[in-house]
Amino acid sequence: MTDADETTSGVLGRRPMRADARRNYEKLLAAAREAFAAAGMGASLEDIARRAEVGIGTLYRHFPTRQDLFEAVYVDEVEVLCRAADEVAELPPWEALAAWLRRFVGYTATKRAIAEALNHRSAVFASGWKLVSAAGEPLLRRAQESGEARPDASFDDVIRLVGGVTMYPFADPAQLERVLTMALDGVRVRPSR
Amino acid sequence: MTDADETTSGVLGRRPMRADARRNYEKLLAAAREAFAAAGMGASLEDIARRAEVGIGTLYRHFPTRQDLFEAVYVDEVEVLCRAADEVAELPPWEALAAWLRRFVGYTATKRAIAEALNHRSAVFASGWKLVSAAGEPLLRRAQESGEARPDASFDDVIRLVGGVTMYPFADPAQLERVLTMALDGVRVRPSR
DNA sequence: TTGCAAGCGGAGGCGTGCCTCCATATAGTG
DNA sequence: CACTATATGGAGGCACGCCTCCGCTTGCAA
Repeated sequence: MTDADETTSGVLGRRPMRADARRNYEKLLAAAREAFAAAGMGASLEDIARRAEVGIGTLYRHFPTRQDLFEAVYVDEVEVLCRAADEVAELPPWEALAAWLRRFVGYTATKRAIAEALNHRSAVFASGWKLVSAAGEPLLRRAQESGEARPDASFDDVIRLVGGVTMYPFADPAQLERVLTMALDGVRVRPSR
Repeated sequence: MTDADETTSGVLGRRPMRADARRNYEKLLAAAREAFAAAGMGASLEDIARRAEVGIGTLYRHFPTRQDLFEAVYVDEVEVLCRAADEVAELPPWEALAAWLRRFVGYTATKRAIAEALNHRSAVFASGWKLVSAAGEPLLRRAQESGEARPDASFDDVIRLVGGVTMYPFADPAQLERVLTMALDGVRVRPSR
């Protein structure tokens, strides 16, 4: 709300959080990650508080709205996803894209956020998407320039294809692998004929 | 549940529904179809009754449980889907499969049912899936035998790929088309190399 | 050790959805 | 037209999730 946001660590020299507060903050984040992954954006906040073993009041102290909590989980994932883009940078073009997309499927909140961003306008969702795009789009472009990814696919298309597929719960990991392979093949250019 | 099911029309000679009852039954079904498509299996029943312009009591008279209502919508879709399989039967193998899958993406309840069937065991879901499989699998097999669909894909794999992609809301129909094309290309065999 | 700002937790008020029950209304029959 | 089996609808009890508020606890600086 105000510009005096104290949720960041002491890095900025602002008054740092008390030790117990920071501990609870982390516990809430972890519980929220699980709950959102399992039940979507509508997960019960009281349930999250219970899982984190803190009172409901503490949850609200740290995250005044559901959106705040979800966004906190989301920005965490965005950061990891951006770092992952660097890590695959040295692979050959297609392998780099494929490896990154395979990571992407694990980040549930990110996928949900993309789905919900259409309805719930949110500055955080928008800037998160900008960051993910900035990280992933060059990988796609590189694969397109090397002639391996189909040139008519936008980054957004690819994310929807790969992300959508993996929204279903998969009981059998082998099946997930098969389906994911098909999806990636859909992104690849069809060699000659 | 019991064998004395009165929800069917008078075809079987059983005591037919009163005219007003049948009218309300249809209105509820239509409202439920919309609501489930928009909000998923968890749509509010009171909201469905409101949309159908009937009292909540009437909803419960016709559909004692949420599951009953959802299943009614679902079996409707399953029937249409099965008929659709016949309609495409004369097309060449690949075109038949593709055409049928393109229809499939419109049947929201069916897709949701597949997703939820893993959790909510239900005889109706199971038998519905059997029917859809019986209708769609031959199309896949035919496309595989003609060498156009990849031989290692199961029917279940294909449904998850195509169905999953289209679980996202798409604002732009052209994008849906692009992504769907990619998904279908993932199902096709990669020609030579 | 002490003082107190920072933090905690959960009771409680509110809203909403679920489902039951039954007084009332009406379609269809003779 | 009159009668009754069939159907209607919504009030009300219950459960649960949201969020606020405030008396109690605790980390930590001096």
